[in-house]
Amino acid sequence: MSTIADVAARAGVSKATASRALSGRGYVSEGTRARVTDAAAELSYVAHSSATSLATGRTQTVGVIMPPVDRWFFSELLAGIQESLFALDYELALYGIREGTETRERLFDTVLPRRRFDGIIAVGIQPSAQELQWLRRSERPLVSVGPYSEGSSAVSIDDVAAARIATEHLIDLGHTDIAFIGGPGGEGDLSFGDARRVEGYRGALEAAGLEKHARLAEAAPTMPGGYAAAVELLGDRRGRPTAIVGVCDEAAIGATIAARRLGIAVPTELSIVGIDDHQHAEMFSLTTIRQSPREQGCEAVRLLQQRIDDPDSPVEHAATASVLVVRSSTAAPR
Amino acid sequence: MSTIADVAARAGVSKATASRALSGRGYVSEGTRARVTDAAAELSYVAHSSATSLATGRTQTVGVIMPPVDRWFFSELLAGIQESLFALDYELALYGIREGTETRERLFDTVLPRRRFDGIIAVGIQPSAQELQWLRRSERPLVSVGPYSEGSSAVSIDDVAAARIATEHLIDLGHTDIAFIGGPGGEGDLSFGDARRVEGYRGALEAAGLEKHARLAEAAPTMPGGYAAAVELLGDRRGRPTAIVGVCDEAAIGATIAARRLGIAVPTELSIVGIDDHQHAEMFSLTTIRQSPREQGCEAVRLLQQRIDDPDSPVEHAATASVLVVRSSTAAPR
DNA sequence: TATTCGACTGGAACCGGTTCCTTTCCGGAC
DNA sequence: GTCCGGAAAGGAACCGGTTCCAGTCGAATA
Repeated sequence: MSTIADVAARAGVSKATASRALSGRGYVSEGTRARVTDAAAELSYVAHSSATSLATGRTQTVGVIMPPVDRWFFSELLAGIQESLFALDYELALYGIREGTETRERLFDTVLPRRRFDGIIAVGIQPSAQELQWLRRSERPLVSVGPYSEGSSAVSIDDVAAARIATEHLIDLGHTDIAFIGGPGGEGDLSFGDARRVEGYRGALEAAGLEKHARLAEAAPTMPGGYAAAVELLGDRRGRPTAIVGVCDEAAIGATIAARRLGIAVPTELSIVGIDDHQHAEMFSLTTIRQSPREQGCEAVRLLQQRIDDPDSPVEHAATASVLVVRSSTAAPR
Repeated sequence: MSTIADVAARAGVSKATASRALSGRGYVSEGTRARVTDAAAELSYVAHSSATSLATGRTQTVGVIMPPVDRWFFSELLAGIQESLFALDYELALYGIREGTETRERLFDTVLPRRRFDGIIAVGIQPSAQELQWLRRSERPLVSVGPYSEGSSAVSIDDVAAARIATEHLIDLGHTDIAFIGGPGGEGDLSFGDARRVEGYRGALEAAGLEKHARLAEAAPTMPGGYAAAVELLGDRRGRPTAIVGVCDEAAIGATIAARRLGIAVPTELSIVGIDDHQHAEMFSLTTIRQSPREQGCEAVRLLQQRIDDPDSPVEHAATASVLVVRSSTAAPR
């Protein structure tokens, strides 16, 4: 593989001039520039990234710390981040975060300080004080997706509002006995937004004077989780709610499947609302609150790039809007 | 942030000695080593990765080229790759591959030659001749997951065998009218294994003298895809098959849901087999062929590391075994 | 005509590590 | 007492870029 010295030699100029010609910075005559770019093309020269990083202090890489991508939200988010970074010609270094503090500690203690990236996007992580300090020590901007942390930009949906809108939709239809599937007890750290969704659900009930009817069925935010919780919830024929709010579409879909198995007609006997607008929501005709994790990923990249280019730019919190998408899993109670 | 020169100064030795002491290569007295490591700890020194890469020619990074992770197989595979790389202290640079040749071309032409990584794992990609040449020019070992390509290691499941075993299971139960959901027409390039699964299905039928009964319902390898194909397939009450092989569990689950909606009892009226052992398979009591993408990811990393450490080590093709997992979606026909 | 200024270019330092080569020192073999 | 060899450590080159600084040259200005 050829170096910039080879290019310079072939073009009959110095390394310095070749570098200027290729980067476009500084004075280079038109003729020289052409000779250099020609030489580079002939040698199919590509700059060595480590050398460039060492010289400039910029790596053109963004580190992304993320839970396992086996949930729709995270895989979509990653897709958005990936697309935006590729468009900006940044590389993406992916770091998994799992339970098990020793790996998490090694990540923050050893891996992240290597200055491999110009900025970090942290997804669904509430860093501890210690971890936050490590992140700061690396002196790289941080954008978090999900939980806010002071001094860094963040993007998230308004979880409270999303759950409130979902619940209000059911109240507007005339429901009074509305259960919520997927409260706490789910996944600990990762379900950062789930608690706020419960809050939104409770808020809507209170506003309608229905707070006494609040019913929480704990469940993991997954299809099997929602299924199991719904089986439990709907098993008792008499105490059955007339409507369900799922903490996310996966849980709501699980509940839909459970209802079908139990012979409960949706929406005539039971209304179900989800939150997400998952790719499978349409197949189940699920009424839901749309959020676009893909766009959130793009937004996170935008905020990060802004802070990379100008570290003094103000910290921003972008909260994306929630839209109700009505399909046919909800109706007035009988 | 401190450099190795700072560490050396604090320990009262030269840069060279400090480097040797920290890396463990070359002669360093026990006392000196201790002084250096102490100094490094006090300054919380971490080597600058670009500098190390430039000096050694190794980046401690592996590039992973992968389709969108919104399918279970890919997200599990990525998790396996991630885990293994983290354990080996390698970084993971993720590159998405999407339809649209211009991004794909930029990836192969510009991004990959920057020598950012010591090796590449390519998932579900059949590189063109041109692309293969670019990859070779980078002189980095390549391991592919899925399709084989000459001169590089590969891991995959034996797709033909998996589909054959699934089909034979149904034949053994006494089924003769067995349809296959999810043939071609799915996703083009990405469904590299799907064609071989169709092959395995046909092979099993032929071996049993049932080749005339072969029936292919084209479908995307997704839950909605399987659902739609099954609705079509099962709509005609008389011509209905007694058993279905799904190209993957997602498709099989879609078919299961379709059957339930149509009031067709599984397994008494219809048997369904999938391939994957998806995380949701248990919830649907789906009989399936287990493959572990996570393990395939680990295996890919193992093969790659071997070739990074010794470029002359032989090329290997690892095909993982397929195991039939019988749940209760299959039974003898009535 | 002397001076100034801006365009253009090259030499050399620098980024932060690793490693080759050399020197010093010391103990054991002759 | 000399020679040899291995351990220990430092100086300097090197990886492949970028950028500062100094110098040349031609045109414009005083």
